[in-house]
Amino acid sequence: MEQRRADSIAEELEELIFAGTYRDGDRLDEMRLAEQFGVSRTPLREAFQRLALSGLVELIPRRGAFVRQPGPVELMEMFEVMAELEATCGRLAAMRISDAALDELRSANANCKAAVEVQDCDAYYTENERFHRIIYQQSGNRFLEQETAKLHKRLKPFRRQQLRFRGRMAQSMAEHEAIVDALVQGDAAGAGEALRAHVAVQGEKFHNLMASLQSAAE
Amino acid sequence: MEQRRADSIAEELEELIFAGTYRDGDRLDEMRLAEQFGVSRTPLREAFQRLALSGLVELIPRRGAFVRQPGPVELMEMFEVMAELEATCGRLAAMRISDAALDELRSANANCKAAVEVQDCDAYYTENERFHRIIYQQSGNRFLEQETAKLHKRLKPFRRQQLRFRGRMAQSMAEHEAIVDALVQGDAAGAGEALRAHVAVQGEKFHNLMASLQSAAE
DNA sequence: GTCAATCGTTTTGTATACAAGATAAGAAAT
DNA sequence: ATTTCTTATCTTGTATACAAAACGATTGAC
Repeated sequence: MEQRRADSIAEELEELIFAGTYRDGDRLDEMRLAEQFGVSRTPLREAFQRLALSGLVELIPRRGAFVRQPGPVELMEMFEVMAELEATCGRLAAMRISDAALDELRSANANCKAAVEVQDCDAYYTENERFHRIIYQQSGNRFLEQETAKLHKRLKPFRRQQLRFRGRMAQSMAEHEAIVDALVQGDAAGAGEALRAHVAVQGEKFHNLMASLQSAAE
Repeated sequence: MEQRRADSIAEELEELIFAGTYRDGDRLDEMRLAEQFGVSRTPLREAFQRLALSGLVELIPRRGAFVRQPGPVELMEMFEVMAELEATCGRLAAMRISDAALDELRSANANCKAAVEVQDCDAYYTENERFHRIIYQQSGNRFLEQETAKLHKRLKPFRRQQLRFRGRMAQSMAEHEAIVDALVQGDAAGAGEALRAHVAVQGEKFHNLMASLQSAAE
């Protein structure tokens, strides 16, 4: 983007927000954070703008920057859109994917399988990420690739929790196989549907999690 | 967003970029524009950040802000994504749309029809905008609505040219009728397909335009 | 004559200072 | 006692000043 300072600050703040350090509605104090990062207010304000761009904070005129954590409803909505974008990537990729990329997918999938066997969530997550990114790229639509990757990144912290559900990794794995099969056969509709379902189930799982948290709170 | 100054400047610059005042790659001179708008560099820089967020300018560190006009390829890509998003809105809206919203759609469509008869592109455009926005809203997914509206806005200047093609308004009109029919019947797949085609044809028309411009240049 | 290096100018990035609006607290009036 | 108005403080928005980096031009060397 622009300068080094504001950029790294934006990233650090992003991490903090993702990590849940700030709650929804928390105000980000310019002066306090400026002191904390050892910079003036100027680069901090630029960082705020970036975060506002990705929807992580809301900038209210004359009031300040407020952390904007998506609620359950918004998260479900985001997963719904994510499912569509991924489905589109899959449909296009089925027609355009290269043999080299197919090999890459198989490799990522093999690594996933290994991670499932030793129940290594982190390793699974990394390879899963690679798997999906390849499909975005192979859609042959750079704009779609970027938009999908953007939303993927934003949903990252919520997707990560999914894998800790019992049996989710194995299920996810099976879905990956189905996706690759459809892509190999150039089955556009099938690949799209497989990806849509693969992502949509995450939204549903999340919904379940929310529901269980809510009932536990009662 | 944040303050009034930077916001209005961002909008004005956006208009200027949309209007084609700046070519792709043009550098936006901070000091010159600051003087022109009668403000200091600070709010201008904030405006640049906003424009970078929507992809209209690229901020290169230590170099400045450069106008980023999408080329033919990127435009086609954007229309392709737009078609998918609209199709998704339509599919969801088919299940969730209210009777009041259906009436609104019919009203917008009637106004469109009137505009076609007097060949009033601007009036058609305004009502067309309303038509689509209603569908976004009726998807019942606020996040989807916002993202779709964002891309819609970004494609606005390019879509507008479409209507001047001979017969495009009438064709567009017929497509609108088909969309409303599908929504009335609650035909999710039909509504999705109708919208996808309705938007995709714009991308193709644009492609034709580009091709004709290119061959004219030879 | 051409290429490279250095110096100067221009422009971006950051800090600080100032102004204006917002919030909150206290005082006065009902 | 409660409510409202006023005032004081705090925070944001904007301007200016300063530092550092990039670009260009000129000069020197090969």
